[in-house]
Amino acid sequence: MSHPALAVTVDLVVLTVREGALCVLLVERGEEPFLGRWALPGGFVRPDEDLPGAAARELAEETGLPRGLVHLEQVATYGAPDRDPRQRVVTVCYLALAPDLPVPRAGTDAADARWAPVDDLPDLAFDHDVLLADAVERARAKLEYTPLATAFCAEEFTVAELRRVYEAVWGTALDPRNFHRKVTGAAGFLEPTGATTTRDGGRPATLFRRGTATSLHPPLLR
Amino acid sequence: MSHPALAVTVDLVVLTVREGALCVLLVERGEEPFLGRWALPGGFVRPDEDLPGAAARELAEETGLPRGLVHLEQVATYGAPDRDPRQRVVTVCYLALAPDLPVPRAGTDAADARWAPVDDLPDLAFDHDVLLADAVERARAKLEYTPLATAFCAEEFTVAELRRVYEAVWGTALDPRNFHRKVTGAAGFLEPTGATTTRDGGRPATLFRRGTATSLHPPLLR
DNA sequence: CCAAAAGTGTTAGCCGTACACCCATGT
DNA sequence: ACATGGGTGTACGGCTAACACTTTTGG
Repeated sequence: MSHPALAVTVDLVVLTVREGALCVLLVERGEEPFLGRWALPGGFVRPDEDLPGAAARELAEETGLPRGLVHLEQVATYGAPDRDPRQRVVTVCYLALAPDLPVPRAGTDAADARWAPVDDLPDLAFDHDVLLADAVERARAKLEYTPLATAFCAEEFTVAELRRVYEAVWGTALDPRNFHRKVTGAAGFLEPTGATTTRDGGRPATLFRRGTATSLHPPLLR
Repeated sequence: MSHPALAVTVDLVVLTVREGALCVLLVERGEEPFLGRWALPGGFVRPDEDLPGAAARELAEETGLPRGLVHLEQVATYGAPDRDPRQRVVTVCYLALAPDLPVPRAGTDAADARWAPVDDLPDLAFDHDVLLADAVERARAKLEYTPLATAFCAEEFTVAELRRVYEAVWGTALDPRNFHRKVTGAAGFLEPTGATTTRDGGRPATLFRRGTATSLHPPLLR
């Protein structure tokens, strides 16, 4: 049985919320093609690893983060014959959601790395603008009916911090009072730690951990 | 730059509604491994075609259907190192929704082909049970908030025929009167042709074509 | 005391569900 | 006439958006 062999890569859309804005991790390419252009981090899938494993490895290499702390999910696969000028490359794109991280260091084959607000992006290499748009839309949709927003927060967080995540990702203002009622009322979304904090000013806010629910009933609507 | 080369295939989950049941197109394998077992149709991506093109080609080969009539969308990609015992294969899975079709002919490398109800499946080759489950869940979810159910219908259809699609895919009974109000009230979902039919018996039913909307407001809920 | 943010109560309107009812056809 | 399914009207209950109001801190 004969067949064509193709290069398979994993690219990452790593999102975080910084200073009220949804940001994506970009690396500056250190080699041709697109030398000097910003791109999504990624790399080839190795013969002995599966796809989620390759994504987790790339993520660890780029962010230095332990694997367990970041939500990672497959978004889509892109394989147009001309999307890489050198050779046929099929890319599986993964979405990662991370809490606010220090500015990343440059990886091995990247000249530089930075967080870029998704509303103010440079020109990206390859078809990475499409990968990014698809992944961001996935993230926006998932906040509605899953507890995924907690992946942007530290381990313990307040309802207001969670609300600012939603506002940053969706780009809309939410009523703090109704938001509070909704998220605390959704079974399994949030679990109070018992502690409080005044780091947001005003009356002390209860601290929460993410709960065990995997979907939200009822969903939050944009 | 060196990299490992992998085989990339496209597999298809072709769904239709037959006699009130959601059915999937299966082919009987004509070669090892899994000789004689039922599997999803699929094949290798050729060097000159993109992923949707490969999926459309496979679909045409298996069903003989013109490409325009069938909804086709990517679901997910599977690449565990041991999912094919012969070699490393990465498979991009596509979901196709088709109106009721004649029983398919066997393809070139398939011994046989048939429609199998998704609730009464044989053991499948490879990890195709997972691919199928993921694709069916995608289809079920998409009926809620997109007009995709029309892809299971002929070009002209009645509200009752559309309702039977929803009931078959979701496996639930729906109130015919509220369903009628909802779908006819959703802007852009349905477009009356002006004609009527009595093929369902009783009072003549208005015939509709699919409208131009790509999402449903408000969504239909399971 | 005042500002600020957390959290609760209340109300009006919307929407979904259930179901009574009428309509237009074939037999 | 009657059975069959198409299609409309309506009332009740739950949910949501809007916002007044109380609580608890820091300065």
